[in-house]
Amino acid sequence: MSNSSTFIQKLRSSGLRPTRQRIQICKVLFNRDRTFHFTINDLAQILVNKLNEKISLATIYNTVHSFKSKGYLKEISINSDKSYFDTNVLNHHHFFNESTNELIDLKDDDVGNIKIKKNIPGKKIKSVEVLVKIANNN
Amino acid sequence: MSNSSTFIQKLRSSGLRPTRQRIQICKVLFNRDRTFHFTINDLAQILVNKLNEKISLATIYNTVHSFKSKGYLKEISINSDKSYFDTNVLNHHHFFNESTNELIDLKDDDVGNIKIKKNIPGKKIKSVEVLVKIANNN
DNA sequence: TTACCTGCAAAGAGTTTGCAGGTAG
DNA sequence: CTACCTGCAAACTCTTTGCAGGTAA
Repeated sequence: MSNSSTFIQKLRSSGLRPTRQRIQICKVLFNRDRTFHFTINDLAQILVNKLNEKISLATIYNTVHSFKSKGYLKEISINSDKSYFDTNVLNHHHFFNESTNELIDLKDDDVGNIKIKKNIPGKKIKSVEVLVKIANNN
Repeated sequence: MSNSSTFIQKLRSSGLRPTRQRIQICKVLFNRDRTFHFTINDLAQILVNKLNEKISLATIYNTVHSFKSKGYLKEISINSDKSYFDTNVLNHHHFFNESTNELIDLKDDDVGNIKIKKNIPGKKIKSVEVLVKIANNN
């Protein structure tokens, strides 16, 4: 469980001023044992409901984008009307529950090794992501 | 190379009236040897530029969604502000070129077999999709 | 004739931007 | 003090919807 001063350091070390809003967003995102998947709207809700912090959407978008470019967040490839972000920035795979629009992490052990046998001249592979879509049995 | 009457049959057989607009859209989408990846806007452009057909966006959206629900098109999971569709409806994988926003099919032989070793009670796996992000070497 | 289809314009959702006022260092 | 940050509102993009007129069967 990190406290504010940890986040202040984290922000400073990446050249971001530790404003109240950014620290609160850090608390929501990074005070966690497990990986956390969210949309901008989820995050805004949590800030209001749990921390009683009303932060403007513009600021939340700004902050999430800063955190993404600093490598603290990762954006997940799902075809959806909204963007999903992930606090787990390591390359990993997901279940996407089509019944609930919920994302679930797959551990590396859960997926056999993936070999990409084709390469494209002049291009480099940046990432390999597996998306397993699931739905209710019925 | 299919002609209009093939498409008229195809539409009729799925309960869609073979209107001028739908037939033209079929020509763009299905008169191809290779799989075709597109956004709604791409399709609208091609209709105007190549077939000189100005079809309203509402109709293009309607038609693409009908074709998708009839199983003639597949929507691809990429995080993007736009939706991408694919004329290859079989389960397969993609390269996504981040430098150009271009999608490229991977043949099944190009990707080693993927084992998902975890399953979630009460849920069924609907699809397993791999997205390989690539970018220019430099 | 009747159910279905098209196209316009308006509405909606998510996201981005411009700018005036506020704050960290 | 100065550069950076926040928040509001407006703007923008993609997509959906309502509805009047048009078309297939």
